[in-house]
Amino acid sequence: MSSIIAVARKAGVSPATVSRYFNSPEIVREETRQRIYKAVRELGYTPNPFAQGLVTGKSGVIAVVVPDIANPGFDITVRGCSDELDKQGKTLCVYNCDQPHDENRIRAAVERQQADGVIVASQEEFSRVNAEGFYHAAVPTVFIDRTPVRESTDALFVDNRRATNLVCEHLAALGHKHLGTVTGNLKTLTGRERLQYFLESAAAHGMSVADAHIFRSDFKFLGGAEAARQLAGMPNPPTALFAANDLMAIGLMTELTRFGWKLPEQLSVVGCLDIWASAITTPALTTVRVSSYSMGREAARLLMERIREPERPGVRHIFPVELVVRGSTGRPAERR
Amino acid sequence: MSSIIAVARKAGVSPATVSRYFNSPEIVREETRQRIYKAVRELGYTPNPFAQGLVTGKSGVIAVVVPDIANPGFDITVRGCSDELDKQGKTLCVYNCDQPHDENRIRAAVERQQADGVIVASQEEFSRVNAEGFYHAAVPTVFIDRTPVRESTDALFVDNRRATNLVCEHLAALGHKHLGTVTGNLKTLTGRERLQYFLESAAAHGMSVADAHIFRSDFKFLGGAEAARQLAGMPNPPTALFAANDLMAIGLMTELTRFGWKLPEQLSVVGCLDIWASAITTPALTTVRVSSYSMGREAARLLMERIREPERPGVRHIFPVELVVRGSTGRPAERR
DNA sequence: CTGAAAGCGCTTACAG
DNA sequence: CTGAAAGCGCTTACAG
Repeated sequence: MSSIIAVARKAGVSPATVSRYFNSPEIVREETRQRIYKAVRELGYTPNPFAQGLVTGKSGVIAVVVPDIANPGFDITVRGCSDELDKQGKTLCVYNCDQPHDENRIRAAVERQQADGVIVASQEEFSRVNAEGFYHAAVPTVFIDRTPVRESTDALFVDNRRATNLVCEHLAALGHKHLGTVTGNLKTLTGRERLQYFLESAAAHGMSVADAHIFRSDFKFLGGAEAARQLAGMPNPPTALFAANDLMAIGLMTELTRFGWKLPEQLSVVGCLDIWASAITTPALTTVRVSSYSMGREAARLLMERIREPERPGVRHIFPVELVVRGSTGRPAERR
Repeated sequence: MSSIIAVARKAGVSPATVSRYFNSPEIVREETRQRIYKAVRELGYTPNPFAQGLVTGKSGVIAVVVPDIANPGFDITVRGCSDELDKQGKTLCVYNCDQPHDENRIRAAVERQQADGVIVASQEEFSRVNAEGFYHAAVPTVFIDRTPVRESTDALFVDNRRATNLVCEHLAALGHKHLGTVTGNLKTLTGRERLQYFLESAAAHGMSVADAHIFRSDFKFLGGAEAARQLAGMPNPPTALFAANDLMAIGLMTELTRFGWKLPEQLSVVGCLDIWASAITTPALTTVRVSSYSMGREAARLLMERIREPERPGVRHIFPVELVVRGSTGRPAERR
């Protein structure tokens, strides 16, 4: 590992000039540039990031906090962040935040590592209390489908209102009257919005949702399966059900099928996200497509922008969604 | 951000002692420790990682290189790495390496970021040429199911020999005689081993694999679907097929079903990995379970060990596999 | 058990 | 357009 001094010596210039060669090449004379270029090549010199960080305060790394990188949906979002960050020459660090005390650990880690910014798509309590109270104060932050407190925080949202509207419109058109829902983790904005807006949309379309048919869950496969078990024991189940994400919808369908239910004859199921597996279930899952990848990319882009321009006003983007009709929804069976 | 000097002043000691307080507390007197502790608390002091890195040369970050973090299987492995690294207070940076020139970009990035070590599960050409030629020389490296060149490199392997044996044993027991296979990317060790060992195992169990029934693919869903299309046009298809991973097996089954094939009556399908989606296909996929999560964890553990003890001999672990029989395999139909 | 001093490898005003 | 100098915030022999 040769230092900037070695390069300077070899090129016959001062270390300051070599530094300028890297950071603002345009201000060094062409001929000098050539000499430095050669010296750099011959020595295989790379600037030491620690030394750079020490004086500039920039690390070139961006932290991404998600509940679980292995959760279908987040994997795609993280890939989106990664691709954009790569393009900009930044490094991505991933933090999984799905255990009770993760938030403090992660907060400390991000602080310790001196990330230049952070993209937060984790549980709500974390996002609010810590992410804004701490992160935003310390480093630029972008939220993905989480509620920002401050005006100045950038945030990306899924159009959950439209999502539930599309779902209810579709179900109403099929002739459903009585719906149910499997909720996500209600500590997240995503979970809360999809429940609330679903209830509103259902009502707006003249359909009812009995309290007993609201299954509080957690966005996970097993949560969907659990809801199925409860549903299976009910005397008067709804004819259609909206799950706040595909994983739960699939868990639900799988378990119901195990109980011998015929889908969609006995129950229409709609999910949300459109993960790859939703296309291959039997029946294939009707769902609302969310641009997970684009949101990850955009989050990274916005973050880099804010780092460059810390004082610009907070931006809010609402990402469009689209209904994908497949085999898991159909007309309700005649009530006996 | 207060510095170590501020803490030293407040505690009435020298900066050196504060440094010792953090790095080898046992050598500072109890009473001094108390004073420093208080000063640290009151100032909310955290050591500056850049300064630390500059003198120690350690960054506390570990790079993980995978083809695609959003690829089912790798997501779990990365989560395993992440959990272990978290436990050890290290930070994980993810690099996706599935584009032609990614390797150089990543190599440069890892170098630039001064990772303390790297876990490599990427394409073979990268692993060999770069990962060992470069990484291992520069930083401690652990391979996951990739061929190491040097004796001293640590590497984790899937027991692909046993995997294919379990598959062939199962198919032979069902009465199959003519098999086919959808291969993974043959530039990877995983791809090559699963093909070669499968051919050997099939022969050992008295089954044949016609050349025309070896579909060269790429570990992706669409690759499996493409193989299905070819298969569908064949006058004399095999009665059972082994796909080098579940994603291809699922792509294959999905497409075949679209062509109206009855599975497993017309074709038995076996995959490899046991991703979550394999349990919910119709029919559910018979597959070989691989401990993706454990391998990630173990890779991280080994890496940290090697960082502590750079000279210890290279270790090789072969991870066990297990056959999971589900509905996608059955007895072959009678040939007409 | 503790301190003074040197040094890690850069960047950045300040001069010229 | 370039250089000399100070400084970023730590750690680590070396003394004591």
